[in-house]
Amino acid sequence: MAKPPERKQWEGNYSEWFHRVLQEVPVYDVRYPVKGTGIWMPFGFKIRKGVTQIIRDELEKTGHEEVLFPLLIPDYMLGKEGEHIKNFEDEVYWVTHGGKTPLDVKLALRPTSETAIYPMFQLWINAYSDLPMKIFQIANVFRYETKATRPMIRVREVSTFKEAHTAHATREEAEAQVNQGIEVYSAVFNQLKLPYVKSRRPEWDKFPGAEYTIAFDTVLPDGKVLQIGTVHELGQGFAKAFDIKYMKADGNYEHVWQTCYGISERAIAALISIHGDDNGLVLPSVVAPIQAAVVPIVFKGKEEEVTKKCHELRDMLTTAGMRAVVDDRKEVTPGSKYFTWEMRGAPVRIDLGPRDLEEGTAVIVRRDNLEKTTVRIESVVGEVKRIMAELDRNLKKRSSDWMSARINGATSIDEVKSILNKQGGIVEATWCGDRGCGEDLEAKVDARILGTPYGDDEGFSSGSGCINCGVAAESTIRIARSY
RNA sequence: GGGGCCGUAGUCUAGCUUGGUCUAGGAUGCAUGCCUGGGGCGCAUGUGAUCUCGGGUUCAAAUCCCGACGGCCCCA
Repeated sequence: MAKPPERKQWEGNYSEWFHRVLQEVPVYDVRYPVKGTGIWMPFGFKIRKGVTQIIRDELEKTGHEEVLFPLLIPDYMLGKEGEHIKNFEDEVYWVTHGGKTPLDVKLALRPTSETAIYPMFQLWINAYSDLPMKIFQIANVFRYETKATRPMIRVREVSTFKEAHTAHATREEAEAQVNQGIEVYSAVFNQLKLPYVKSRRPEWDKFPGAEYTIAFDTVLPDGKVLQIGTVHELGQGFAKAFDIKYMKADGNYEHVWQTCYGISERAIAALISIHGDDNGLVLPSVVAPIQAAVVPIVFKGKEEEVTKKCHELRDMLTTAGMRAVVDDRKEVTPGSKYFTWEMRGAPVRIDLGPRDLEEGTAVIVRRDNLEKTTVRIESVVGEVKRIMAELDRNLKKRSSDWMSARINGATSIDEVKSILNKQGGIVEATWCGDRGCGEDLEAKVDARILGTPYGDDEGFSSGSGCINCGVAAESTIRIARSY
C-alpha cells in the first residue's frame, strides 16, 4: 500500500524519467518540430510562473527594476566587445532578410543581452547621481547549440532567461553587487529547496568579456552537474567598449563598473529533477500550482453528501490562502486520481469518504512519503499547513543530503576517475592553479573543472600538492561531468 | 569539432538484416457501456499510422540508396 515512493527510475534512468514526467504531467511538450525548442504546457507554465515570481520578488526586494529589451541586435553592436563576440559568434542566429529584401544591417537574435542593453546604458548614464543602475529582464534568448539538445537543459531557444545588469561608480561597489547577486540567487534556490555549490569558474571558462564568474552548480539524479546560475564581474571591459561614462563629483569622467547575472529554465529543470521520485513530481509548496487536491471517495447513494463536503473543504483551504481543488471527475477511480496528483507533485492530498463523513474527519496524505494522517475536519487547514511545512523541510534536507553524499574529496587521478564513474557528482581535489595543468587534468579524467569553492563554501584539502602535477597546491578545485 | 545509432497511431514498441505473407501486430492511451470504488480494478465494444518529409532504385519499398528535418549516444 502506501509505502514511500521509490526512486529507482529517477536515479537509474533519469533521462527517461525526465522525459516521462514532462509529458505525463504535462509540463513541457518536446514535439515542436524545431530542434531545441519546446512548449510550456498549462501546468508547466504555472510552475514556471511560480519560479519567475520568486526571482522577481527577490530582485525587486534588492532594488532591481524590471525592463524589456528588443529581441534583435544589430551586428555592429553585437560585435563591439571582442572577447564576447568571439565566444558567441558560432551560435548566433541571424535575421538577414526582411521579406525578400536582404538587410543592410544584419540582425542577431539575442544570445544574451549585454550588447543590446549597454548602448542604452551609455545614453542613460550621465553622472554619478544616475548610479547605481540595476535592471533585469525575463526574456527568451537564442543560441544555435551544436551539441545534442535536451528539453529545458540544453535548448536553442532559452525561453526563460532572467538577466540582471548593473552599473556602478567604483570597483568596490561592483564587487559588492556581485555579492548581492549571489545572495539573491541563494535566496531563490533556498526557497526552491535546491542544493548547490558556488564556484569561481576557471579563467578559461568565465563569461566572455567578464573579469571573473561565480557559478551555482547542482547535481542531477544521474550524477551529472548542472549549472543553474551565474554571476559575473564585468569590470570596465564592456563600459570601455560601449563608452559608458559618468561624471564624478569632481567633474572628471570615468567608465562605469559593471556586473551581470543570469538564471534560466535550467533552474526549473533542476527543481523538477531533484525533488522528484518514481511517482512523478514532488514540488515545494511555494511553487506547487495545486497545493492540496481533495479526492472524494464516493459510494453509490452517498455521492452528493461526500462531494458537497469535499467542496466545503476546498473552500476552507482556498479561504485560508491555499491553492486547492476538488478532483470530482466521474468515472475515474480514486486510485487514478491519487496517481494524477502525485504525478503533478501536489504537496498534500485529502481523501474524504463516507467513513470520514460519519466521523467528521478527513485523511491527509503527504506527497513525499505518502504518510497518512486522519484529522478532524475543523482542523484540516491547520494540519495541511503543518504538513506542507514538514514536507518543505524534508525536501530541503533530502536534497541537500543527497547532494552532499555526491561531493567527495580525492587525492589521485585514479580516485577522481573512479568516483566519477561510480556515482558522478562533484570531486574536490587540490590543484596548482596552472591553466595548462588544469586542461590536462580535464582530459585525463574526462570531466570539467567547475572551479574553486567560493564564499563560505568549504573546500577539500589534502595537504599535499597538486593532484595532477604534484607541485605546491594553490587551491581546491571541483571536478565533475556536466551538462 | 570527430564517429555512430534511430524516426512505424497521443505515447512506448514488433516488423527492416534476406523487398512480395503488412489489408502494418502488440501494449498503453482515448471514447462508450456494464461493473467497480480507501492505490492505476475487470470485461465488452469502438477509436486511432498518407510507416517523419522529399527524391531515387524496382514489376513491387515501412524494408534498399541519397538528401533534409527531428530525436539520441559515444569520443575530443
